[in-house]
Amino acid sequence: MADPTTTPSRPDAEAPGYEPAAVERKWQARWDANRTNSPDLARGEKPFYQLMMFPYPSAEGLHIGNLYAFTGNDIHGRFQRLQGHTVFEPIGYDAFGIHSENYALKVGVHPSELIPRNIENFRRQLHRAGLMVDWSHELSTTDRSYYKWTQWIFLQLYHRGLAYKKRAAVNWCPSCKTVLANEQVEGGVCERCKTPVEQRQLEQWFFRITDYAPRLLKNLETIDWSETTRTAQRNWIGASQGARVTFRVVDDGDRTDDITVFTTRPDTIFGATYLVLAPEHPLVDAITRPERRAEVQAYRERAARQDIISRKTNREKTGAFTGATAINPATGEAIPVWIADYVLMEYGTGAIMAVPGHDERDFEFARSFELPIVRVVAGAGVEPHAPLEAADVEVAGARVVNSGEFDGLNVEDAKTKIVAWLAGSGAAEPVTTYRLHDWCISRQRYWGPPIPIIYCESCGTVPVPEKDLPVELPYVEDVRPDDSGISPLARHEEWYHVPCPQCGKRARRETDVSDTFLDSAWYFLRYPSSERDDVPFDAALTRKWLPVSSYIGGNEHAVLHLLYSRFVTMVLHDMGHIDFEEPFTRFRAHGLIVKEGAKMSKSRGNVVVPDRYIEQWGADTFRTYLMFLGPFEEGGDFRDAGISGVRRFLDRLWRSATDARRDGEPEVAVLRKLHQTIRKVGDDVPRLSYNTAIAAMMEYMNVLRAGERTPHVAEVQPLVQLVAPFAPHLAEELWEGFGGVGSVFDAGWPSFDPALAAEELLTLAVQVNGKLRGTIQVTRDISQDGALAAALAEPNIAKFVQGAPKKVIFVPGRLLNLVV
RNA sequence: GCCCGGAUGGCGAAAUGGUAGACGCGGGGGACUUAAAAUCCCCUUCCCGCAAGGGAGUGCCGGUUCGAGUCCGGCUCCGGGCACCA
Repeated sequence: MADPTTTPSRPDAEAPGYEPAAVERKWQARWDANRTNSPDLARGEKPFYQLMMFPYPSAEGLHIGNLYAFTGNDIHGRFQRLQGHTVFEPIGYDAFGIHSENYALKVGVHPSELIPRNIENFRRQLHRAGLMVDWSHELSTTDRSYYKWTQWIFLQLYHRGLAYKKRAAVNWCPSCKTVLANEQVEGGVCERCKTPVEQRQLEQWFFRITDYAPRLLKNLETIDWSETTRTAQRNWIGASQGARVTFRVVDDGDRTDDITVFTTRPDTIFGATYLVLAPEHPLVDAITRPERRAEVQAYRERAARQDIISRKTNREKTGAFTGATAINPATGEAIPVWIADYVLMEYGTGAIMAVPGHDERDFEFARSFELPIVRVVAGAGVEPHAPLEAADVEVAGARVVNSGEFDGLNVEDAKTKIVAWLAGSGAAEPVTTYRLHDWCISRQRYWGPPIPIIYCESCGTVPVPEKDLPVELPYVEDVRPDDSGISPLARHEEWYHVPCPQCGKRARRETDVSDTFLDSAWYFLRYPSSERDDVPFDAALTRKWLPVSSYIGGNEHAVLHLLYSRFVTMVLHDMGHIDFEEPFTRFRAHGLIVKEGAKMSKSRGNVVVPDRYIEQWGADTFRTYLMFLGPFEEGGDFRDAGISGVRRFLDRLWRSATDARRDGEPEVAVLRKLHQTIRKVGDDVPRLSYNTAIAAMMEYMNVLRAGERTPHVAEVQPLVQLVAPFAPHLAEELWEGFGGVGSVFDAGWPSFDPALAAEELLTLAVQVNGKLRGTIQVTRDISQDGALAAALAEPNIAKFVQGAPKKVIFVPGRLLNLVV
């Protein structure tokens, strides 16, 4: 006890109890004053970049889910610091974009006024949570100094040929009045407002993320990420191995056309009895016969008018015959060419070879339009000409039939052999197709970084020169989007009229802003260099601090944010700006917090407001309780009733520390448990098994205070270090009480002695025929024979054993199993 | 339909193939107190039994093993991802 006047040694009396509010205020102020949490980024040794997904500062304030994630992140960061790393734990705000703007529109406050207010509120709440955040590197995506470089990133992609503009069918949300990326459409409705999405033809900016599909897929094998997240990305990228096959359209006089299809089943090509093009396919006009033109045109118009949801949900097969035929390169037969909306222009080549015998959709279509159905694959014991009542999609153990020289091959062999055979005449080539589409980044909205492009009548599309960045977002009074598909920025004439940077003639600015996901696709690069105004990221700092050591966030960003970040990082790598191509070495998705078994929502009225709990229980208790609810990666069930148990634990720790004696010796049995606890907590925290680490500390507490014993300082002090990542304020206060100098987080992690951690006497389970019949106390190094003798000396065990056991299984330190 | 997770006491949950239910909540009993709160101790999966002890038990059915919550095969239900993707 450093100061006996403030820490009396008697447990009862007027010992100052644990008062979290005072302790937390004191240490938060001291951390700020001493810059405890602002590491020297240039010189700090063993850098560890502990990143959490930055929040978007909603008007409702910090959500419990945010705090759950941040706390779990913070504990890992603090633990790494105790392990001797220089830990950088930054925070920022994802405050540009539709989510923020929609809320501003709803409450009728201009976003430029509302957002700073929300950020201020978030900052206050985050501060109270006791996070080890380096506030000197705080950023917001709305900062001029930030989005200048978001625009710079756009220009990098543009110069690299990875940003392009095209007129395309895009997802249009009639409520948000903007274009959405495919990733923002869920089941045909806008993920944000749940309004059914419409199809519109608009000029949009896209990023060629599809160019990176193979690498985005392949690298998934090398990064240390949650399996669920990698699976989600794998599904989203959606690689399909197959072949492109070319069918020659039967010459109708003056021209020849080739139709290239994509198929994953080239083994079934002998059963391709017709072709189908997407209604939007560019060849449709050219191949359609005059007598069919009217019908085909009508069908195409109907398809174009149809909204995306009904096209994707209405599975009834419709179509129109073009009148054209094409040659199946395998059979040499002429087969009809149809158009149908079940074939999608945006996947593969927008054309398919239909194999009704072995594809359910084709089968249905063939039935509707009375097209021939041929069996070319047969499972074991199935006749080669067995009739087909439905598509036979069986592949395992099936063989190819009615396919000329390929008859009898299994499906896999047939795929390669048939493609090789067709490749000989140039009719086929093996190819991998991806489900992933290019990333549409244009948004016809106000609250975002203007896309840095200028259109000049003489020079065409001109990128804004880097020296002119940022293209500042002007103040526009009325930011409401309208149905025109044109951004509110287009109403600000003085802003969008601009001289061409190349020829100086009258030109106009691009009035779309970029997608929020572009803001968040590179923020981790900005944090260490946030003070630099002349570069997006400092070369030396970036080399030292990136890639991110540990990234923690929600799995709702498994495909959107995480995929875009990887893409942008790869592009910057390829352009030589950075020397790594994966931004996050380790990623773990945290689970979700529910309340009393139910999802939290405003309508249910069961939303946990962090402020209230922190006031009542203290931030340390709240943090520890959140982590105690369940496995961090699985989430937990927040129940008000449970929090008292954690508070009781911290109260007991407080008393143990303030009452601890310095006289006499620590007890060996207690030290043994202590060292087991040090090992357990040290194992559990890095794997985010926080709940079991807390349980282990509680278990130790039960030993430490068993009966009414007064613990020794040597028994308590290391526990204060173990608990520090969870209850940082309390740990600092107690550490100081012990006479510790500086922050407990610079004191390191207690070492554990394996010899001491090992039990001297242990309990061996004794089974007879695998059934537990009793336990025996034995020394650690007991032999099998010794254990056997001890076991048979127990009447309750011996009564199950007549004569010598047939077999004895001895697992040292664990159990003895006698087989009789 | 395909691909990932998950299912364990009254509740939140623990368990490298080796004593199922650690830790915590709730509940019961006790100590201290005039009393209450706080604190400390004991009990708390279910069934039979005064007890010693015995039996059953980790969503369901089967298997591997001396031994299965854990591994394998086949299901059921719940959560999530993808889905007219050729």
